[in-house]
Amino acid sequence: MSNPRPTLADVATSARVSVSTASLAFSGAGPIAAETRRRVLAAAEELGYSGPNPLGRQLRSGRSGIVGVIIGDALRRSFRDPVSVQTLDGLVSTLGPLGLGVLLVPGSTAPGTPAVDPLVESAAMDVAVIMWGGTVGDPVLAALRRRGTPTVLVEGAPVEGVAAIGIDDRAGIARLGAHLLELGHERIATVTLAFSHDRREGLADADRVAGIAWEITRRRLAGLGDAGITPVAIWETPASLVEHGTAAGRALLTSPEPPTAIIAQSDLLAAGVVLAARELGLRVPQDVSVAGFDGLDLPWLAPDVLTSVAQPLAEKGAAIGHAVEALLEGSMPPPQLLPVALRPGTTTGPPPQKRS
Amino acid sequence: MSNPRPTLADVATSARVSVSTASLAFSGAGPIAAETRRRVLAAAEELGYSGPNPLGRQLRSGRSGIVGVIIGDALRRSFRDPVSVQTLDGLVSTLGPLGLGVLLVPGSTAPGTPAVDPLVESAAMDVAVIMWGGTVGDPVLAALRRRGTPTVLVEGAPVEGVAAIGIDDRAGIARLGAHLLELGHERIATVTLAFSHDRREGLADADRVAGIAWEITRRRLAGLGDAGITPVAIWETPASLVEHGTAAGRALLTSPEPPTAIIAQSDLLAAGVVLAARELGLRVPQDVSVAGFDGLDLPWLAPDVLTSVAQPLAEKGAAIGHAVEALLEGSMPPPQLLPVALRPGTTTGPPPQKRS
DNA sequence: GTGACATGTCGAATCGATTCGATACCGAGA
DNA sequence: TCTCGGTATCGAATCGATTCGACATGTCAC
Repeated sequence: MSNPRPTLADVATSARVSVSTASLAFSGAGPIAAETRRRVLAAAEELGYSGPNPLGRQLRSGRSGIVGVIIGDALRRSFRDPVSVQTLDGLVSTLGPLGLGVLLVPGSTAPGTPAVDPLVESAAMDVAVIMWGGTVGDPVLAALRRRGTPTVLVEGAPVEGVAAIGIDDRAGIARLGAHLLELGHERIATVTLAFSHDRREGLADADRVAGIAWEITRRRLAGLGDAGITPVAIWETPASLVEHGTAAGRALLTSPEPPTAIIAQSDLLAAGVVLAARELGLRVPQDVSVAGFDGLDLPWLAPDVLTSVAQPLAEKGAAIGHAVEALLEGSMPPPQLLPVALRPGTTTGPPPQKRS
Repeated sequence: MSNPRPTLADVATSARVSVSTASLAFSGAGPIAAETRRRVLAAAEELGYSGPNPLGRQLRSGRSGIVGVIIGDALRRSFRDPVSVQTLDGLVSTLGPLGLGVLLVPGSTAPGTPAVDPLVESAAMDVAVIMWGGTVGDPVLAALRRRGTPTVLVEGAPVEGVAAIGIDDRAGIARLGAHLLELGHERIATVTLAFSHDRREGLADADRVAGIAWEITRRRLAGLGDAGITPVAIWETPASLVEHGTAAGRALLTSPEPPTAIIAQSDLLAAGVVLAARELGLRVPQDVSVAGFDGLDLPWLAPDVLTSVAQPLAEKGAAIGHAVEALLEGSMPPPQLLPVALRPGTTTGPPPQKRS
């Protein structure tokens, strides 16, 4: 019954043609008589042959048709962030029509370890995409370079020989900062993304800030400086999740001299801050202004609508896809910095009047 | 400079051994002198050879080491649901140590179309996992069977020759229903997952209910019947997302004779209903009880804590992983139905007193 | 009738590894 | 000295397809 799966050779024999002719019948590359083709396909049908084995084809062409996407550590963590998901969705949508598949590759095996997931070393992939910019001296990037896998680095520090796609978050944060300054805020705190793989949580001092390993965190912090803001407090979070924003909000808003405005480096964190404010009985924005980054649609935060900086997520995914395409064709795509836009919501307003 | 990537043959030549010996040096299968091995590795190092090309290895072994995960239509949609993400996380965690990678495969190209994504037909995968149970006569399943790809069907109707993993949601919903009946509710409405690929939204009549194509939706609805509940209204949603729950809640709670309790087939839908209730000025659970399904942790719904039926997501992912493992070893894993547990929260209580 | 050319088919090489059976070598035991 | 057993190495076949060059056939123009 279920013999070993038939091969092209079996089909060729059964159709009384050579393997090469049978191959032609399927690929359509090269001249072939309609009648012959029909016979081959009929034989295939009869034998239950369902098209050329991708493995054989891949070996010959040297291409696997697979794009490896390196997602930080736990999938669970990164995919709780709609930003990852929507970007990945844009990427998959672009890659699909090209016949390329997306292979999920965990980055490091254990968080904080320099050990790299074995898939990074051994999986068959034509191109790799590092989704979260990586840190300085990223071991994953090193492994990929050693293997000679063309790589797209998303939101990362520029590296020679690696394609770069990112958004202009630094300018976006600066614009957001300017907005708050215009409103009259003077005491502005910020809630950041993770500094490094150690993923600490809490207030960060100058030393700690100097040692930021994650490029994206560093850049967004720099944006504040560009706006001329020196945060009264910098709160570091382990990841871009609502609960970490809430923790940050609780701490910052109950401090002796609370800020009048809080800029979070992501919308989920900002949402968490808003929830903390509600919990503390503070009105947003009358008592405290909160702003985020990403421009997500968060219906469950109603009636509040976050002031945020919108980034084009689907376009980012598509841009990554095009960079992949270029790398596959052997050319190095130019670095790309997608524009962002300030999107005022209901969570920012003038600071409360000073009691005097 | 960057010559074509060196092959095992190049390394062998450079180390003055045969290809077979060189292969032994890398794979470790078979006897090899320590000194020879060292020489081969040194030669590899020198030539910049970074381990055997996976493509060649795969062809020989007939295995790609790839598990294709078929995610409904838009990635964007399925991954906004933490249920998908956490299950996938459990799966990846189980598969990783086995050296298996997860390839994301979109199901159908266009929603509602019988057309199947080309990757389903042509990608190299050793096993396929259909994450969302599929519908009756699923074209994806048909394509996989034609290819002879061993398949795991998650939350689906049993199919001969296909491994099945699921949770006991029918009993879970029944248990939830019993809980509400005990509290004294008589007018219970339900908000369901999608009926079929057409993804309609709104009240469903009997005809519509009879034509449910999605097994998971049908089963959860059947659970209500098991508890002896005939819903006063059945609201069909396009997907398990908060906004669809809100829409359902608005409609059901503003109807002439509103239900005193609403059972949603997922936590996100239930959360949406709670938000709708808040919006309408109704107190939960004093004015209306709301229950969900999944047992998610939804911090942003605070201060409410959903009454729900908890399903073991990570375990489900792991169970899928083990089923995959069994299929790879050539055996058919037994169907598995994971247990669920009622988890009372603050959103269910006795119905409001009838005004009379 | 013959050379030029297009069309259709085939044989063989190739992609890069793994693996089986054969061979060469060495020391130990009879 | 001869054989036996084990270790280390090698040659060649194999996995399943693609592709290039060769070859046979048929058509057309001169």
